[in-house]
Amino acid sequence: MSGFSPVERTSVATAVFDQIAARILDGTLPVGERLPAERALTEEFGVNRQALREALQRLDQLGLVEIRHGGATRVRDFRRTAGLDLLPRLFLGADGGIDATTVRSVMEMRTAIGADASSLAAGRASAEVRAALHDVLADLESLVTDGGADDTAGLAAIDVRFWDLLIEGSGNVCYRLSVNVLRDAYRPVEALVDLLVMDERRDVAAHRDLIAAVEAGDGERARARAVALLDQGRAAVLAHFSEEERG
Amino acid sequence: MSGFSPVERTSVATAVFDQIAARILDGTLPVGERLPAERALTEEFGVNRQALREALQRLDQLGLVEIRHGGATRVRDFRRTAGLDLLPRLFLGADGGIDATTVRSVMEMRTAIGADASSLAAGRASAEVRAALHDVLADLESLVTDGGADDTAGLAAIDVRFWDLLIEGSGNVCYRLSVNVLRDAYRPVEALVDLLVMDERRDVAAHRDLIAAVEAGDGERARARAVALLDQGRAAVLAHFSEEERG
DNA sequence: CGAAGAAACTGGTCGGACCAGTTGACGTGT
DNA sequence: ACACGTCAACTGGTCCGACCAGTTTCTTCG
Repeated sequence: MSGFSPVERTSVATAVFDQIAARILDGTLPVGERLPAERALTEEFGVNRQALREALQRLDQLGLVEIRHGGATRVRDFRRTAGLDLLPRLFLGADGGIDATTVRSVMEMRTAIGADASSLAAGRASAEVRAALHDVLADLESLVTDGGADDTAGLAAIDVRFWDLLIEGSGNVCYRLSVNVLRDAYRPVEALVDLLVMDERRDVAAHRDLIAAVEAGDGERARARAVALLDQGRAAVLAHFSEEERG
Repeated sequence: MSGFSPVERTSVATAVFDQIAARILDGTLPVGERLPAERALTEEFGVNRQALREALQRLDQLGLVEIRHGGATRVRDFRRTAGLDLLPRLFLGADGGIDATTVRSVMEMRTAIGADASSLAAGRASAEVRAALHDVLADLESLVTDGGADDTAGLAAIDVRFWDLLIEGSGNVCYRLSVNVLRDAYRPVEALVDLLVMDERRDVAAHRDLIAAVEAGDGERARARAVALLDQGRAAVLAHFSEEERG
């Protein structure tokens, strides 16, 4: 049988958080607006004050509201105060669909970070990282040649290993953390994107060229080849979403 | 008189949060370690469970711990699970000093994002943004020529306006959010960095060239000029911190 | 020995009381 | 009429103790 999906067990605090966050992100709660007092919100949501406060704390940490002891809790301008961790919540627009602008932004940032990380890795990657890169390349080659070129899950796993190594090799902690967020953000569209970027992921030659540039310590060449590689997926994803917009 | 500084009024929850976060970030609490039960922690910290829970919720949201209903709360591998919002907390190393690696990472990311945003802005910036860029450039010129070339605060303010416009012109929400974090992160070293990047900020010609490239819609030239501009500050900051390391 | 079940954990929710800042209205004095 | 101090009525912050809801562990029985 099957066809069922896991029941979502969200805590009360999370439920409250989600509701308020959605209202702020879609503009229903305008910037500067003061939220009702906590005691009033507890009645409105029908939850205890503890749960309500946990939700507000998280909203504050994300940069969506500003809590002031004694004063009111106000909606902040998240475009100015929120951090990249907000990204996963921006994917779903007001209509519940995927926000094409956010997708485009993510693909652009992916390219920018991947390219710069590759360039940096060319100058910094340790022998261990370089050896591991060769292993990943070998795995990719064998997967593709052994008829696994349509194995989206296998390709995705190798892709993660490949870029994790380059990011680690770059020695840049910002990139490391940003990648975590980008990956988190694209999870809701994972199945679709895995299909769209398949051509990029199974392009063995492009991966080999990139590793060669890193190996040679040629940062600029590594950057160029990373851009070439990552632009494949970007173009594919962009084409899909801009087409969807027109249709 | 003066010489005083504002008293820090931290909430109990924040104090708990800070202590645990510091322990996780400096490795005192190893990855996978299970935290004591909430009721045990309340006694250890001498605070109420509500405050304790608010702190734990925030740690969870940052990706530092994983809370599971019924199970234990465990320390996560923040390098894998935390987002860019963690960055401001990475600046202060175990010894209380500034972490040079983090500073270097931020300067690198600043260049990467600034360059790509400039390139994108060249193709997308609206007439309003371009006009505003000219205004900022005019303000920079007048400030520098009127003897304000040593006005760090004035230069910093113009710098913020300049890059905010380019980021907005790029239409990339990821960059917008990332910049918020980067700015937040560099706040503890603000005074120092403002001095180090002064040469970059008062380089009127470089700013003018960049705007011209954006105006011409030449993405690649805009990118190159942004890199040239941003690399000035990066080099200065890097020189300072690597020198400090040796000394 | 293995599996069902009970007990002892864990975090999650509740309610109500009180502490601590902020705000603004209301007098009071000039 | 105006400026100022005061106070009451907000706001969020902290505490307590109880109970609900999952997980883990150990016991017990087949």
